[in-house]
Amino acid sequence: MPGPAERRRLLDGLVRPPVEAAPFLLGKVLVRRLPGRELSVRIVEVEAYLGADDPAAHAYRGRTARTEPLWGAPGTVYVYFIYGMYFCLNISVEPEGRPGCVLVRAAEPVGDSAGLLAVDACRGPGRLCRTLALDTGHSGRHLFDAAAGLTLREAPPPARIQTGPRVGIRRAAERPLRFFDPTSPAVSLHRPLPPARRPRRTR
DNA sequence: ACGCTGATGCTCT
DNA sequence: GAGCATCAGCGTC
Repeated sequence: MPGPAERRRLLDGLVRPPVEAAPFLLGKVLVRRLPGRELSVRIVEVEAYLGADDPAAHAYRGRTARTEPLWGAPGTVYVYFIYGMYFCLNISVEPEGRPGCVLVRAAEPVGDSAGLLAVDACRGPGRLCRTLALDTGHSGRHLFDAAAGLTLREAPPPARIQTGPRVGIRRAAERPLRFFDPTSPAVSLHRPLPPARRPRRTR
């Protein structure tokens, strides 16, 4: 669990508008406490979802029981269920009372978790929640509540950040609100940069 | 490598 | 009843 100073710096980053809070989260480490083990993953891909201006955002239709956490204090967790099989993790940002959020789309295992998990275990929002065992039971909890079993730690930001259109939406699909670390193999829809080549024989 | 499709169930109209 | 902030598997090139 982060100490008070680290917590304050993280909250300072999250209290800003989604377009700033989203890239702020890149490089930060999600720590998931589970019975018997702790998983640490570095966030490498996120998307910003705005409020009333953004028809793709869940908050666009107004408050409901499901979307209520979006209006919570910065750092409030919002998890929703989609396509009958998957959960997606969001972090509410902006001051309490505003519904902006950041979707965590992908992360790469770090520390001990790098040896336990496949590099692609958290590549994509559905896989990330499956690997971290997150579901709608976590929605409405706060990252800095010990009871959440999920917290955030500071870590160095990526050297470069790339932006692009958000994935999998129909409305407002052109806005460049996706942010990712282009060097990470854990980014979803990752296309290998050099054309694929068969391993070259040396010797 | 790339594109399409089915699975699956909750949420809101 | 339609749509959905997904993913794995399959078919085609």
